[in-house]
Amino acid sequence: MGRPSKAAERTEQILDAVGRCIVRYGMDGWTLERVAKEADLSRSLVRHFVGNRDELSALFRERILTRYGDMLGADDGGRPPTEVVLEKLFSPSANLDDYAAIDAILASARYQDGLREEARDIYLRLEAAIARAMAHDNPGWGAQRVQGRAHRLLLLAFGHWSMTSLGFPADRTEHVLTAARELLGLPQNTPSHEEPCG
Amino acid sequence: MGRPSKAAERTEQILDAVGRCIVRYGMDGWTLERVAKEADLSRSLVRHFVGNRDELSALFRERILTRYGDMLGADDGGRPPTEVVLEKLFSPSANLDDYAAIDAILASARYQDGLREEARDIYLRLEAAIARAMAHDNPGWGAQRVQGRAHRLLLLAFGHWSMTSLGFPADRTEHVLTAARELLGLPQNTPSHEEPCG
DNA sequence: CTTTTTATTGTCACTGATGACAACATACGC
DNA sequence: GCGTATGTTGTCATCAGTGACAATAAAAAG
Repeated sequence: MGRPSKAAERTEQILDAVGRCIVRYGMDGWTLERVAKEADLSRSLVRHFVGNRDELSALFRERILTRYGDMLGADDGGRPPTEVVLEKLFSPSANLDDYAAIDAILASARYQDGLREEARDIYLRLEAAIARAMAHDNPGWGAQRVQGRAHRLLLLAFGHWSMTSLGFPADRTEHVLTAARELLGLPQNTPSHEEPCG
Repeated sequence: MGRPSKAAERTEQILDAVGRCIVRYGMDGWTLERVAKEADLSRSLVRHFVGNRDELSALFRERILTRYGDMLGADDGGRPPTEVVLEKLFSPSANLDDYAAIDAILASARYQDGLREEARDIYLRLEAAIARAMAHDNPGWGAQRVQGRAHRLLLLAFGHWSMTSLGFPADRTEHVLTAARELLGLPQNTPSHEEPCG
């Protein structure tokens, strides 16, 4: 009985708008009013469906975590996991907005005590997924070595996206990709005059 | 004649407070009121000496740029420039707050159009300084190779500081340092069971 | 002591964002 | 048509941050 609920649909609509606003205004700059405008709803409606700002923020982080926390570990047919990782971390076709949002969360975690554990969790899950893929495709590598490489790959990827979003020329991308393939133990595509591990 | 000016002293006092506030509250979270409290002045005084928020922000960025823009290229006795770079980029004794502030500026530049060019400038100056040091200590390396390595070293350093400030355990630091030494063409200190370039 | 320059304090209106809540509208089962 | 649960709109007080400016206090020169 009663009117049918639009909660699920509206919540999705709102959370998508939050993502876009975070990318556009940063983790501190997004507001309920901007989200409402972006979602084409009134602020009252936003509040009605997702509660106050803190609750909405938590909801968004939770969603992006479940959506992308295990992303890197997802099975992709019979392809080598490391190739999948490389593509998902560096391919421009990847969901840019989600990466930017994760980046914003990590950045703001630096000065928001409550977020720090959450950010650490995100990071560790990503690193673990990468490490799994590496260990699978390079059975000879020890755990120590795999973790170190996974860590460095993640630093490389995050730094790369940060710089890319700042509008740097793309000519540095190739060096980064070469290094990434090397870290993952993948063969280089184009024989470069630069030695692989440099 | 007239009362002696405290402008220089007060401006320093205020800019220091801005730095601490940026580290504590982020590039969006610092306010004139917080700066005033941190500097132990009234907000009116802050406004009196440094103008409005935008002007203060620009002043701070300008100062940190001139203070640290050429930092990596500074001469340090007869030591190899690459060693100096390594130390300044990764040594915990380096001015942490200034790195955190630069990091905050770069992070907020992502969604603030006006800041993007400035951030790019900061980045390019740092990269150029690193590249100079590398080329000096490794005369055989070509320009292409040096730039790629400088870029990767900077990504590594920024990512490393980001993660460190999130409170990660220090056990990943060693892998990062090993990679940094390798990128710079420096010999490894401790013979590790991990091959240098992995 | 007076003038002049600057420091310092205090107050005002304005804006953007928020939380709370009342009021109205709509769709479904019966 | 009626009851009911939900969607939807609108309004209110409040709060933090800001910019502008008036008013007062202090220190130097003459």
